[in-house]
Amino acid sequence: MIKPIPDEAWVRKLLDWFDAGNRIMPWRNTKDPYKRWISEIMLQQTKVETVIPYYEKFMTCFPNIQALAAANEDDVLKQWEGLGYYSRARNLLKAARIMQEEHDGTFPESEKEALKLPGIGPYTAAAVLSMAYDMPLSSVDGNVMRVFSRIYALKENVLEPRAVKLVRTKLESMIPKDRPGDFNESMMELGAVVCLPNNPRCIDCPIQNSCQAKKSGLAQELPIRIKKNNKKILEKHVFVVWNKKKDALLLKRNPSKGLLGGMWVFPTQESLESKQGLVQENNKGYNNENKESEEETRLLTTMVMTRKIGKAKHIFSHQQWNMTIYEAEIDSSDIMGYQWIQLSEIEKLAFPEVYQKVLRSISLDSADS
DNA sequence: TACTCGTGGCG
DNA sequence: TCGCCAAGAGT
Repeated sequence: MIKPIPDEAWVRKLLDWFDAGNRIMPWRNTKDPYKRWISEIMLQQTKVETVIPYYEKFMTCFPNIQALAAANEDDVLKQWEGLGYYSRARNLLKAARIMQEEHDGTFPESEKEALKLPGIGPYTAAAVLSMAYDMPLSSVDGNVMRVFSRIYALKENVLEPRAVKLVRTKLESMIPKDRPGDFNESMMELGAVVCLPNNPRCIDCPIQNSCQAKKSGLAQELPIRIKKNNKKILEKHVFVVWNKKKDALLLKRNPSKGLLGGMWVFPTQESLESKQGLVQENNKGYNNENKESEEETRLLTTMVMTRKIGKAKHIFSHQQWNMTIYEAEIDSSDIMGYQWIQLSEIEKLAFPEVYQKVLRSISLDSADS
């Protein structure tokens, strides 16, 4: 349970601190729900400094709901390239089209309706509605959970959904009705620049006198985060298949759901095998220099002139890819699901960071030779 | 509920 | 180098 509130005056002190000076962001000091919405989606699990250039570019391309709703998914994904969590971009487009068709081209003005939109959950709905429409809703993110945990010395595991609900209910009971959006932003600002995860700067904290954690020397120990980590380590074999005659690479676009959905990717061992090696002419020109593993040898039967050109590692949230990169030519014109993409067209396509690395390694090699 | 979904920075 | 973390949501 939450301990009795030591001093609810901390709410006003926090707002005063926020008013006295906060970081400049292009979406701050506006109540435009579109700008608030786009920025909140981009900020999900993403640092402010990373978001700012993406936000500026996105606003230039898609300045309002109408422009976004009319856009192609490929163009939206291209703008999102490198930001990660690509379902955010696809859901953004879906939601814009729903707003256009069912909400007169505006962001809905009720929490219930906002929560129906793809990509908008409890946090984002509360953030946009409080900042754009002054609705007294608390947007609870990682910063807020940390700040709250310390102020009240909360002993709940903040990774549990019930802890988030607990905090949200408590904060909404005391949210200043005149400035709900500023209060939400000030909590996050405090978490981002003062109440840091490691080595919190309690000396600089405007509400240190109201903080239970500081009083009991627990600031560094809170919040409590108990998580089980099941990161899987996968060995990937990535093929750079280059058709010199066409001056093209063999690539495919992922289906929209799942890992790297909608993004352009290189052939890998398992993606080829899932097609059951749909190469028309197998067992031809098989280069047996590389037969370190049986899986590799099996795949190589579909390739000719295959050679190892490097290694790379990429760490996702729950996976680690240890990649071996091969250069290959293929003795067949077509592989189901894959397309030959001319080199001049590649820069127009959206690739995830993991394959941007591969692309860069290729251009380095060709520059050397 | 538990798992999935990217990327970059930091100690 | 490695694990952790950061303005969450979908399934």
